[in-house]
Amino acid sequence: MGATKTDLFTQQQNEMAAMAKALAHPARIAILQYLVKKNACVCGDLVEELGLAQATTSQHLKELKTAGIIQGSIEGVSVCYCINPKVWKQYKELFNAFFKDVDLQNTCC
Amino acid sequence: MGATKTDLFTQQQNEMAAMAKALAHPARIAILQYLVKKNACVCGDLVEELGLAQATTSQHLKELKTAGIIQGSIEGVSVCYCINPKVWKQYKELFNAFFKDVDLQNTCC
DNA sequence: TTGTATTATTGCAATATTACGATTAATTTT
DNA sequence: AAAATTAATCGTAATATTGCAATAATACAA
Repeated sequence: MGATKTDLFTQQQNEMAAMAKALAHPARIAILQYLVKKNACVCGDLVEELGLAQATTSQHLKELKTAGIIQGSIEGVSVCYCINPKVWKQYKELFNAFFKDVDLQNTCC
Repeated sequence: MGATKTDLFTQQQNEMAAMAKALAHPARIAILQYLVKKNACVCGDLVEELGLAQATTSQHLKELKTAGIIQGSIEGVSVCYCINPKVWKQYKELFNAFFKDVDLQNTCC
C-alpha cells in the first residue's frame, strides 16, 4: 500500500490526475506564469525568481518537462525553457471539458 | 526540508496549486465525474464504484470536502455528497483564467 | 588545455500522500 | 434495548514528494 492504484481507473482519469499533479505545486505554477509573462525562454533567472535552490528549481522544471507542458533547448551554456503551446492547449481543453457540464441549479444537500 | 515553502509564493499561486492538488488523484477525478453524472447525492456507492476500501474512499471525500469542491450532509444512516456549485464555478473560472492568455505562435525553443 | 558558467543528477533527510484494517460514532431497524 | 448499517477516524505501513548540498556533465572562453 502507499502507491496510487492506477489500474482501478480509466486512462482518461489517470491522465487528468497527472495533468493536475503537474500543476499541484506553487513553484510550478510560478514557473508557468513566469514563462507565460516573459514568453521569451529564460531559465537561470528562475532560480532567483523563485527563491528555491538550483537543484530544486531544476527538479520542478524536469517535472513540467516530463508532463510535456514546457520544453527546453540548449542555448550555448544555458538552457532555454518555454511553454509547449500544443500541450498547453491540450491542458486548457481538457480542464475546460472537465468543468463544463454541471447544472449549477441542481444541488441536493 | 520536505515541506512546500508556501511563503515563497503568492497567495494566488498557493491557491491555484491547492486546487490542482485536489484534482491530482484519479480517485478524486472519478468521484467528481460520478457526482456530476449522477447529480443526485450518492455516497456508499462510491466505495463499490471506485474499488477502493471504505476508509480510503472516505479519505478522498474528505480531501475534496476540505478543498470545498464537494459538500456532504447526513441523510439518515448514510451521507449524501454532491458538487458545491459555487466552488465548482470558481475552479472553472480560475483554471480558465490560468490557461487563457498564451500566444500559441510565439515559441522560442 | 584549463578555467568558468550553467544546468542536471545523485544522495539524503524531512514531510506528505495513499491505502487499508480496526475501531468508533451515529442512526435505523428489528 | 439489541443488532445492523453506514461513514468517519485512528494507527500504521508503503510509497511519493519536496528541498538542498555536493557532485557530475556540458558548453564556452581564455
